[in-house]
Amino acid sequence: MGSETPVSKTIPDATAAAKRPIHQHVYERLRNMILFGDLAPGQGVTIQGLTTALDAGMTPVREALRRLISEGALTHLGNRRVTVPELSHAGLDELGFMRETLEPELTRRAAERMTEHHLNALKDCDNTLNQAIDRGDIGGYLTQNYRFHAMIYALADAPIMATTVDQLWLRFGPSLRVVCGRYGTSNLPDKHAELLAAFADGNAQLAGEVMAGDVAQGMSQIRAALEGQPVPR
Amino acid sequence: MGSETPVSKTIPDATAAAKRPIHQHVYERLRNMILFGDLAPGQGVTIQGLTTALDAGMTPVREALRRLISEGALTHLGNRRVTVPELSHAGLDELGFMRETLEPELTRRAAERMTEHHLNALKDCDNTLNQAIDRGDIGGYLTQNYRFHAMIYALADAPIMATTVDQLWLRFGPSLRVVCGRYGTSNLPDKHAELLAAFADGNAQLAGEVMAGDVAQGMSQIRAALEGQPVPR
DNA sequence: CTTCTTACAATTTGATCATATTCTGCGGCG
DNA sequence: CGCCGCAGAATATGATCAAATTGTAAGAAG
Repeated sequence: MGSETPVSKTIPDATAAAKRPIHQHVYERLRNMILFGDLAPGQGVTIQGLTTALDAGMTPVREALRRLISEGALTHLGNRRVTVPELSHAGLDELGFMRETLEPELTRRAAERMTEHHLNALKDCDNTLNQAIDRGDIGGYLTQNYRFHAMIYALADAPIMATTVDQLWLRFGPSLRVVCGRYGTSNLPDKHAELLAAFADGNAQLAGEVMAGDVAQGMSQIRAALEGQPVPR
Repeated sequence: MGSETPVSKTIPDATAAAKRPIHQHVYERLRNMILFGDLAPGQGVTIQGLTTALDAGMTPVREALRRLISEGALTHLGNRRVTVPELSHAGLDELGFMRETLEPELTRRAAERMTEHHLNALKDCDNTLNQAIDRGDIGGYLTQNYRFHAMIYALADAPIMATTVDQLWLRFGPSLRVVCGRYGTSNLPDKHAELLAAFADGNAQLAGEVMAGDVAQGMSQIRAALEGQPVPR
């Protein structure tokens, strides 16, 4: 009786969600920081800095960093410096070509698997996104915009392509923040409405073409912002 | 002034190549084992097994594994087991689409940067490859075939695309070995000769189309082998 | 006399290892 | 048939060693 002591062998964590290993938690946290512009291009990161900042051990941080580096989200430039890479003009061209071929294909596949339920979730996401734009909330815009695309690609049931595209987003994510910082959220057109219409019609081919347009539009926005301000060395 | 004494200060590398960190050495070693079929699809790997097999510490092995997993060369299936993934039919379709769009683009870019010197190196590689085929040397075939493509993609000066395609090769590499194991090296046609001719002509567009054909041919070989023997569970 | 260059030292950072802790899977016992 | 305990493997920690960057001081040149 007296054993009010929970002991129970595994009280995992009052805060729940502590079921994931630490290295993955660190990875996801860093990933979001890069993807949503909390880390600026050119900014350096150190292992020991992160161990203290995130209050984690050294090994999980090392593994997360190694993973991010292999995904291109960070670069191991030269000797001892790991930084968020600055996107070059050539790199932007590569990303443009890859996105404009891969993402339409994912969109077509998603269109063929689209259900009413998923479509409603997408509409909700787009509404939240537009509210963020109206509010001038850059962080909210970046988050919801990514979520909108991620939801579509998750539907495509094409894990290899989806993973690859995700890694592409990691490469231009930081620059997206720069774009918003320069132009604000007021001039950020997208083709999400057309896309939702195509999904509602079940027109996979059209959805793919619209997505191609959306991607092209986004990349040229980045290109314009990067040329206007040719990366402060 | 005349001090030809280099002051030593930085003896770059007496022993050569002994300068790389262990985790990268382990990574490259494992990568080759996967890419060239020393590890079969479905085969499981354990951390402790590798620490003894490669005589390395635990930390470097962990990092190499994590990196390979993030590149799709290994899968973290379920709880605590890491295996070489078996290629599904759907996965093969994805890989086919991606390779048939990405590799021709890389080939076109490479064609525009091709020099006499590089072309000769490619011809040498193809000769070595054909000798391996005649000899029935599966390992030699796999190695040289990869090297042939890798040389082209290195020329393309498109690091993001090249990295992505490299990761694709990691995913179907193990299956290539299976194909060869079933059919031998005698029936392994490729379009390398046509490709070299297009390079020699400086015809980038044609080179891209030939590469698309080469890729399609290779993927359908894998598909045939996989269907004939639907992956022994 | 001031300033630039160079060399040395100290601190910071990264890599590796040995070890402790926890979680999963399995086999025996009630 | 189900529960408990044991073994094995993976995760995570901290310490230790090596290397590099940075700061400082001294010397030479203008």
